[in-house]
Amino acid sequence: MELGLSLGETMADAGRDLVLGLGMGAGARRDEDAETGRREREARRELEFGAGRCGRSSPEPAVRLTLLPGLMPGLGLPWPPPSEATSEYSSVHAPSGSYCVCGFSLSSLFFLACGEVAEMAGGSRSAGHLEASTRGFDVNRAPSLSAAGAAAEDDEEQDDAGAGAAGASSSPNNSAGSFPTDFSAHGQAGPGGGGDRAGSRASDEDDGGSARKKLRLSKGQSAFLEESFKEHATLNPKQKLALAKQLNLRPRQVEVWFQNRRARTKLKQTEVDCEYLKRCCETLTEENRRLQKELAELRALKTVHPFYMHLPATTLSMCPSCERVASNSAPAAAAPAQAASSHPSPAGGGIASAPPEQRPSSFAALFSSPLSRPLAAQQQPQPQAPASS
DNA sequence: TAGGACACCTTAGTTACCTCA
DNA sequence: TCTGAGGTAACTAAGGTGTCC
Repeated sequence: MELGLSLGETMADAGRDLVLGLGMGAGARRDEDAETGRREREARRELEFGAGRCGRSSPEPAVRLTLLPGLMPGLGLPWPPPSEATSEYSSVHAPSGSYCVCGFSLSSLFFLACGEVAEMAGGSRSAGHLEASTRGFDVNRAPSLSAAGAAAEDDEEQDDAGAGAAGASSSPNNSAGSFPTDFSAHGQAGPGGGGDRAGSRASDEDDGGSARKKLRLSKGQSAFLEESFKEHATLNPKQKLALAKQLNLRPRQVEVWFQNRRARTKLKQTEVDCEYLKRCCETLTEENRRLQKELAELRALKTVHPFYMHLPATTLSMCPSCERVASNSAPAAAAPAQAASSHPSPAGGGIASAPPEQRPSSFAALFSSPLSRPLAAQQQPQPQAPASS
C-alpha cells in the first residue's frame, strides 16, 4: 500500500501571503502604481496557490495532510462523494468535481474553480473610507438615525453611485458586475425587499438602537449571499458595496455574513477532513495488525524450521529494485515472485500464495510441506486487505 | 532605505439573539 | 408556556499586509 502522508507541515509559511487572488486584502489603493503592485502580488499569489499552497496566513500550526496523486484509489478511501458531505459543503466545493486533495485543500479546489475572479479584482477602488465611516456606530441602527449614520450614508451613497455604475458595466475590472442580479431566479420579489421576512429589518432598526439587535436575513437575501459566496469566498470593497446595495443591507452586514460563512465552511471542511483521517487511521491500523501477525508467523516458522531460515546468502538473494528473488542453487527455478510480507499480494497471501513454480526453489521446498506452510497461507481466504498497492 | 503610523484585511473565538422541537 | 439545543448575526482581539511619510 502506498500512502503518502505529509504530516506536520505548518501553514505558517505555506499559507503566507496568499489571499486567493480575489482582490481583497489591502484596502486603500491610491494610485496606479499601487494598483499595478497589487496585481503583481495577486498574480504571485495565484502562482503560489497553483503550487499547492492554500489558506491564508494563519497562526494555526495546522497538520497538513497531503495525499499523493493517484494513490487514493488504491487506498480505497476516496473522499466522500458530495452526497456524503454536507449539502452546504458540497454545494460550495462541488465545482471541483473531486474531493481528493492532491496538494490542495478542498477549499483551495473551490477557489481554483473560481480563479477567474482574480482577474476581475484589478480595478476595484478602495472603499476604505466607507468602512471607517461605518465603524463606531451601531450597525443595527438605521444610518439615518444618527449623525454618524448620516455620514456613513453619505459615503455609502457615493460609493453606491460608483457601484451602481459599475454594476451596469461589464468591464473586466468591475468585480461587481459578476454578481448574479436576477433575483427572480430565487423566486423572491427581491432579496433586498426581505421576501418572506421583509419586515424584520425595518422593525429591528426602529427600536432605538439597543445593543446588537439580532437580525434575521430573509431567505432571498441568504440565497443571494450564498450564490455570491459560491463565486467568491471573499469580497473586495466593491463587491461588498454592490451586494449590500442589492440586498438592502449595510456593507458591514455583508462583511460579517461572509466572515461567518467562511467560518462555517472551514468547520465543515474540518469535519470532513477529520472523518477522512479517522478512516485512514483505521485502515493503517488494520494493515499494521496484519503485518504484525504475518511477522509473528514468520518468526515462529524460523523457530520451528531453523534450517530453512539459515540458507546461505549466496543461495537466496533479492533484487531490491525489481523485488525478484533469485536462487543461485537453482537458476532455472528463479522466477518472478512477489516479495513476501512487505509486499503482500492483493489477495493477502504474500509469497506463500504465489504459484509454486514461481517461487524460489528453496522456498518451494519450504512451502511444499503442509507443516511448514505459513499460517498466513493456510488461512486462505484471508480478509481482503483494505487497500492494495 | 528603514521604520513607525495608519488603514484595512483576515481568522479565531465569543456572545447574544432567535427559532424550533 | 417553558426550556434547552442549535443556528447564526454580530462583536472582539490578534495578527498580517500595504501605503505613506
